[in-house]
Amino acid sequence: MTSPTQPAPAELLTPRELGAWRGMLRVHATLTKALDAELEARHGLPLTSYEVLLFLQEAQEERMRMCDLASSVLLSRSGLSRLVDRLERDGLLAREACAADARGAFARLTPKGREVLAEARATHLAGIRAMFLSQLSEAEQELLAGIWERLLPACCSSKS
Amino acid sequence: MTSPTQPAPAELLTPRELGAWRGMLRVHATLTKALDAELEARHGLPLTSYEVLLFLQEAQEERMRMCDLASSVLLSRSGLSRLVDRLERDGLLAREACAADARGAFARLTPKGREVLAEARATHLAGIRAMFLSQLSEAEQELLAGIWERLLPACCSSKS
DNA sequence: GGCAGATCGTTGCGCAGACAACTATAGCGA
DNA sequence: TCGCTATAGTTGTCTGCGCAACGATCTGCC
Repeated sequence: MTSPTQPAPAELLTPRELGAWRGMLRVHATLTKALDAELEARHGLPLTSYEVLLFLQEAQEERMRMCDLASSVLLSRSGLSRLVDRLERDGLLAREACAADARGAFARLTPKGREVLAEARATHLAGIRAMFLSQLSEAEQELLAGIWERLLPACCSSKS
Repeated sequence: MTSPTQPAPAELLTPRELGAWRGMLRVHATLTKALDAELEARHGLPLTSYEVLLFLQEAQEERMRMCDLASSVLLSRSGLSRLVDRLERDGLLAREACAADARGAFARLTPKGREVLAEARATHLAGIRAMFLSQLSEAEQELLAGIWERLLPACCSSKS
């Protein structure tokens, strides 16, 4: 565990490195799959839809520009466009014209959307606590949050 | 930071919890997207294909049962079946009958697959180091690995 | 031996998402 | 004012994946 910090022959990962990396992949995959299934089963709401509604609720006037929404939920504009189609069809949100920019459009939470979100949120939060947060001490949570914050710039700026 | 450990009104996440959770989502998404793009651009090899080849190389005789392979790379059997179709078409692996179980099939790495994997591996490892491992101290890596190991059972067993 | 149920791999089908192309509009410089 | 370029949102098209169904085979029990 205290072998000199050679980053290995660049050819291989040490078990420690491997654990840190692959572990995240596995945990993320398993966790999101479980949470998505739970949300879908109990509220008929896929995880991505849930996240859209959540961002809307947190936004001013419960509405956001399509564009911003897309980057918030990490979807392409086309992907978001169709997702919003579905949510609008289900009455969970509504499109609104944008006065300040005639090209643009808002997505705004409807009362029904707010309601569905509130129910789903309880389920989802409980899931996150049960499967994730409850396993971590406060210090660990703090540490994780710090790590993520440090990592984000690193992986975005990597032009290579 | 040292407020009593009330898990919040179960209604909301504290900023610390939120950072630990959403941070992982964002980092994972950004990172895998970047790594996948890099792999695809330089070697024409999507990330999932890379992982299949990697598991094969690490396996005995460089071959694995379809079934085990599927669960290793976290894909459904049908998904893996088609992925293997593509890789076989590209000559990176070959299907082999299984003597011990006539239902089964092996996927085995071909020389070309080994070769492509070796090149891709260098790229991929460099990427992981640049965007992930290099930002973490050894202690942090150790800690992360520990956390993931603790989390996995928790999220699999959550029957709810 | 022979049957019942489980398991392996493949296939038909449908869905969600990405990319590229398109339209409409904004913003800016000459 | 007139372009020229950038941006917002939508749509056509393609790809990758999951679910369910299927045939083939294995396993266990009678």
